[in-house]
Amino acid sequence: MGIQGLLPLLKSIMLPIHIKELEGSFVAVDTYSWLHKGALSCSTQLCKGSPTSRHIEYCMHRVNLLRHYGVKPILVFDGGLLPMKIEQENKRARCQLCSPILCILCLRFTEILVVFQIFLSTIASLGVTRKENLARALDHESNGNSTAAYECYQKAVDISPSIALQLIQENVSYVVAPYEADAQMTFLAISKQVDAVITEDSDLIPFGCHRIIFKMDKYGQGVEFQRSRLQQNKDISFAGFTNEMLLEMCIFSGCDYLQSLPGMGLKRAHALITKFKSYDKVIKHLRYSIVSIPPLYEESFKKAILTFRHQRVYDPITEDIVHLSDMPGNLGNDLDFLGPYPSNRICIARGDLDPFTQMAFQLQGETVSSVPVLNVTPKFKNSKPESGKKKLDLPVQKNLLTKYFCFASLEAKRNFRAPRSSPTSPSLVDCTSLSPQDNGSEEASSSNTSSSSASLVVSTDDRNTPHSNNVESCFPDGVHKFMESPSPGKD
DNA sequence: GGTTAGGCGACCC
DNA sequence: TCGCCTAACC
Repeated sequence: MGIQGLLPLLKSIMLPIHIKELEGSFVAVDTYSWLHKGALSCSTQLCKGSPTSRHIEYCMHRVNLLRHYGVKPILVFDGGLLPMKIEQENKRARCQLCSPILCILCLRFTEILVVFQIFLSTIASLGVTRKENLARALDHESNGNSTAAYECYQKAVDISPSIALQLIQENVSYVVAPYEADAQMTFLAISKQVDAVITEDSDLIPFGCHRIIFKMDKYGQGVEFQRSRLQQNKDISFAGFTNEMLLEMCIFSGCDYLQSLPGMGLKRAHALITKFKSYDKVIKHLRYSIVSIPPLYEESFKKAILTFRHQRVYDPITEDIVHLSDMPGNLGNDLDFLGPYPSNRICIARGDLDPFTQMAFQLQGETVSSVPVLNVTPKFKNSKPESGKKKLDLPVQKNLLTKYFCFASLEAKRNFRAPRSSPTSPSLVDCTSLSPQDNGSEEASSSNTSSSSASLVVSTDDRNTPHSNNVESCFPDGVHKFMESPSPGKD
């Protein structure tokens, strides 16, 4: 949803850019928007469950377009639902790689019932909408109205976890966020792990991302937002605006975490913040002047600020869940609205395709044909210790699937590490122990051409050869090669 | 003058 | 699903 009307207001400082200007840079990509656009080209097949890879090819075309121009993409996926957004998500379905059940598991018992009811109603409402569109599509089709049928198929298509998984199984660097991709991409940007973010979502601006490419087309042309240009904006003036003021203005105008007060849009929010400088003074002013403000509004506002600033994200370098920015010490204990810390959870770093496939399919209600036995390693530093590596059989694993929470591909981590010349991380070795037969070192496993390390092999190519000579030559082989590679469960 | 809600086309080929 | 446009409303 983002901040409605923000991008048009910033039109004067949105400058055209071609991604070749980012040569040599890492960029984080909001993968959901690509998947959604790509799925439009084959929505009929996706709805019917017919085999198709056009949506994946669409994404890979863009991945390879970036690579062609020497840009290194890191695909970022949404993870679990942020408790704060469950109600919002009730209204729209985004690609969730991790089950909303995750959230339920994270919450205290008193909250479980409520959340679960919302979750069930979400599923119910989504089911109805898709079913309706699907039914309409079939209806139109039987009447010979293929155009109308196609439109309905496009509305019925959903970016399921298994679709996202298909993309992960390509030769791409990726990070699955513990919660929101927006926060994750911002973290990668402000920690200098990427140089820019490619997205369609204006939320990246209040999140504090410094360089964002919007509306990137298939030729690599887009428009660029740079925070440093904010002072030059023409439509409304941001002279003297701090990051906090910009954020508070966006929250006042209505955002994913807090609905705006009636009649409050961007322009009014801007005027109020310009005059009063901070949200608490604005709210005080509003209380004295006009409307009655809901009793919990100020409290919710504070939470919204904290969610933008400190939402939990995954740091591929430390392999831990961290806050987007450092937390002040005086915030109390109940910070689960920032995304519960995955205590006692397991993060796996690679060899992750099998359990992830399981999870994705499980969410889709599909039957899992082969169930590999896996070693898993506790990953999060602050997690309650689990007794080292465990072998899991099916029933146990079934429960643990909800714990495969967030992870990055190994090559993404390497990329992130490279510029920092950090010392060797012992945990990096740990995370290679996931394939049962794979007890070698990281380097040994990276030369392994099994399906689970497919992404590694090609990504290594990508690093060694800067980019191929033309766009066309660099994707079809890759796509088909990996589409035809052995199934992840095989090993 | 600004916000809001609803309609419409683009996204994709 | 999104942004853009318009009309209705405050």
